[in-house]
Amino acid sequence: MTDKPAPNDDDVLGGLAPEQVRLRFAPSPTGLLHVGNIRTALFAWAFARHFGGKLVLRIEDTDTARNTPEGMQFTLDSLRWLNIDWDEGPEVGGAYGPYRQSERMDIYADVVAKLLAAGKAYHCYCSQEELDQRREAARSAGQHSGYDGHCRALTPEQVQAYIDEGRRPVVRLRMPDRPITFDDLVRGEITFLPENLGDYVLVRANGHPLYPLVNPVDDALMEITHVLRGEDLLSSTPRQIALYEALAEIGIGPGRTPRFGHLPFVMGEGNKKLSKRDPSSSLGEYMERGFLPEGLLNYLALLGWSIGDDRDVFTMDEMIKAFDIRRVNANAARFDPKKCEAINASHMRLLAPAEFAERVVPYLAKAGVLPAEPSAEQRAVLDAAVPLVQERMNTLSESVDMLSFLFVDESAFSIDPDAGAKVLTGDAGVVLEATSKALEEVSEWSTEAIEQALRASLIDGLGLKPKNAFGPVRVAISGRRISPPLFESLELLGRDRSLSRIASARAAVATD
RNA sequence: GGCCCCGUUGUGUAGCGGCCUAGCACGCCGCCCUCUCAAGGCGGUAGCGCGGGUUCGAAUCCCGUCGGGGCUACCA
Repeated sequence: MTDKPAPNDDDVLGGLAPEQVRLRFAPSPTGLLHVGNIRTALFAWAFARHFGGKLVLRIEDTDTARNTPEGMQFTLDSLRWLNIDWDEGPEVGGAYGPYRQSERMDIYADVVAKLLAAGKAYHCYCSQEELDQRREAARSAGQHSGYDGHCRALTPEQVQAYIDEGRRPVVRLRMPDRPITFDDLVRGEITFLPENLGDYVLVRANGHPLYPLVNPVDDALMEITHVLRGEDLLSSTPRQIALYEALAEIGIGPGRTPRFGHLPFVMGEGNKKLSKRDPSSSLGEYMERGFLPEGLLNYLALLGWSIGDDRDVFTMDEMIKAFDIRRVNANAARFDPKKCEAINASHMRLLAPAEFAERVVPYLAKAGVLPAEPSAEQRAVLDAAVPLVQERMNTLSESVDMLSFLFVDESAFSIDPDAGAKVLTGDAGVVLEATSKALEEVSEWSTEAIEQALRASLIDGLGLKPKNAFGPVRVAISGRRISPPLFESLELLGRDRSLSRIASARAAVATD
């Protein structure tokens, strides 16, 4: 089953010892992570942990316009909440830092100078208009629309002329004139022909280094061995490989190109990639609704990967043990909120009762049902209630509706209007009256005695169907039509509060 | 337009030439259980995009086709 040895790990490791594996997760810190990014992080993490290697966290914040100061903190908070830990990166340090690209600008400048000096890169003076024009011409002629190499071999005189015109050059990488092939970890061998690979821009005219430069440079410098990322970067991979090779030739980094694995998209409704702006894609929603990190992660893992064995609920330890990047599907997967919740619900039921209680407290506290530090009595009630609700909840926040009636004091207790209107109708008065009478005579306030008394009185005595008999009582004491089991709830509530709620419900019925 | 990737029930997947009259899960439908709601149990619904090959035999290999997606920036 899950512990069958992963076949041919050598194929993935490419000659490395397992513990030499180094992956990185390199988010752009724009806020809370969204599910697509989270899955990428999860796979990289599981990959690194599987082999006992390292996971590096690198913040790609070179696009100042898109990053906010608090963005990075959100990103770190997201990962911490998910329990995806990193061995090197912000707040933990490491030998390859700094781990924020905005702090590495001098490194990029130095690398670019060396690439230029070695002839691996060159200055390009073409203006935007000229480029657009030539690209449009090539395109309408059915030609490839990449950069045409116009400035590849400028003479010193031509360069001087451009400078005299006041032009500011960008830096382009000189792409090799041969096919570039790589063996993608999830897709197999992929080849790009040189005519489709134009020299691309590494540094803007204003000196700002761009992603296609800084990403490979940092991966090389940080000695990343395996890169897992979204498939949107697939077509830029050959360009990056060319950069790696150039870097190797001028002695920057370990001289080895990492292996790439391009993960399929996570799709939303229809055939669109799940939008970052879609609320259902942001981690915030899952945190608020009370998903378990292990539940969310388990579901996300299913989007493209499977543990096999005809099962789909597993722990992160099991995932780490079984994870194999070559078993990741290459086709895009649609995010299914229903199944996500179902998987989460399975994990909820897997929790030890004490752990379940522990996790529920913050949600009850946030709703004002319990203080952040519940009293011993409140703890006792909660512990007793957990077994009653654990298998009835899909997310932790549902605990509020499920349990608040046990904790709120009588002045704050209220009956859901809809439940009252539907259940506490005319004949409910009779039921509640009989209930009061029966409960007053219960000598030992226990679930068994309560059930016995109510059945004798309402079912046998009044000849009611169970549903009609217990419905009004349920609404009276819990305020809702859906609640934990009735007799247990009555026991937990206590005689006084139970009788008092039944009495006020009866009064409410009478005044209708 | 060019280049690249992808294609098993509604959704996610298993399947790596015979074990497949295609398994599992979620969803949906029905039944059982039952104090509500769940959980649990049982059963049902629905799929290999299409067309050619290769082979004794194809969901599995090859080609084509159609469909979907990505990239094609001085964003990441």
